Amino acid sequence: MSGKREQTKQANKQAILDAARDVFVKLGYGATTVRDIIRATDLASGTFYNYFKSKEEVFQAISDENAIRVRPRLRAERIRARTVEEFISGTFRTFFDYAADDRRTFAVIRRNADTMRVRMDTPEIIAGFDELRADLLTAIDAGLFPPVDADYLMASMVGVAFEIAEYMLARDPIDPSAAADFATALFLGGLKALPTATISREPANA
Amino acid sequence: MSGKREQTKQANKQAILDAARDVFVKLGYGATTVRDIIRATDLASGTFYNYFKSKEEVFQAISDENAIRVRPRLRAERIRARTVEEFISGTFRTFFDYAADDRRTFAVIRRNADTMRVRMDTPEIIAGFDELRADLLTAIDAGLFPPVDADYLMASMVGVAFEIAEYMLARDPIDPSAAADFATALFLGGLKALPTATISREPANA
DNA sequence: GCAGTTACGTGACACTCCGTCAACTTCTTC
DNA sequence: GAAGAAGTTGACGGAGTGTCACGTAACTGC
Repeated sequence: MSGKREQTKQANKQAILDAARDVFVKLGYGATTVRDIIRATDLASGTFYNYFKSKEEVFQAISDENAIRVRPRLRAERIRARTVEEFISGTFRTFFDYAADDRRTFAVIRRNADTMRVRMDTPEIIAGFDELRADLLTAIDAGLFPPVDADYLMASMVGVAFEIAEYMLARDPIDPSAAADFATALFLGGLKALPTATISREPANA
Repeated sequence: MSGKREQTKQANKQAILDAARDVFVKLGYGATTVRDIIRATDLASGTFYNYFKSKEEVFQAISDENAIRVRPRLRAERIRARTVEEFISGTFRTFFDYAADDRRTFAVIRRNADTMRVRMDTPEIIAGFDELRADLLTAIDAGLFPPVDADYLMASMVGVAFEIAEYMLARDPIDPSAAADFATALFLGGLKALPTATISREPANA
């Protein structure tokens, strides 16, 4: 079931994604055009549109690839967790390790014009947020966490993770452990002080 | 010193900014073109370029307007603070109140294509981060805060503020106080647990 | 107030990018 | 190996970009 047709299709798609990654890093997301991307392959302009609708969709595909790579790891950490400490430190440690590891792609997500930082959350990434939220609710039900506002707690963890990652990557040497320790301590200490609330089970839509 | 020349110049610039705000909200940042913006005014296309280099620069101007409006308030809160609690709760309360108040413009900053969230940090906004960092260092020197990693603490506060704001604005009713209470409790509790560190005085560049 | 000067608004222009599509090439199927 | 399906190609109409020579209206000094 993998004839030559299927093979070139895979190859072309990958070629576009690879080229796009390079070009995004080189020119920044805003400045790159669909033409820039295909010019970096040996394909014709029309071919691009057999695979993606726009440069935005390529960007999404790249981001989502990453999200799909980390999400299961994060999930596994949280499911394995038997204590609050494990839940939180496992999550942050995994995230920061990944960011340090794959910081080239992480840079693709972030980098733009010199004076502006951009962060985009693609559907897969947002799904990751919902997953964290769901796991927090489960942990609350299990009595692992106090009954705090799960949306806000999820939002806080997400915000801290992405923002600290940024500064972590700017340091030399890059130290994911230190970053994870910081974030973990913040939330472990904070959790004890957080107001408890009635819990909503509806999905969070921001 | 305010002849007719100067007046129309002010008026034109404001007309472009106002139109841009509307169009960004209506079409999303990515989809709007410079032409869309000037079409929403009664100016000619060439005139746009007498005032701004590109739609990106207009966007920056809009974001910066906001930053310039909140920054002094945040600063005042932090300088007035005599306790950690005042420092932190004052900062968050002011920020969330502003976000709730001016959520139309806040939406301009955030909204993009349906499935993607975007956050851009313009120079003025980033300057606001540096200001927070500086105030944290001052507070540490004054013995108000324990000697924690100021970059990471700043990053955490920024991340939590923006991320919670997003979810706060999605709720009905919008309750900035509750959001501020949550964030404040998180950091007050967290601060006690945070690892203490030697402090770097170099500016943070992420 | 009037000529000279400067500032700025205007829209046409040359250029680039976009997304599409008819023609062509290559693989697959029978 | 012929017929059909699948996929690639680049040229094309449409739209956006930034610029510039021109015209007009506001300032300046007399």
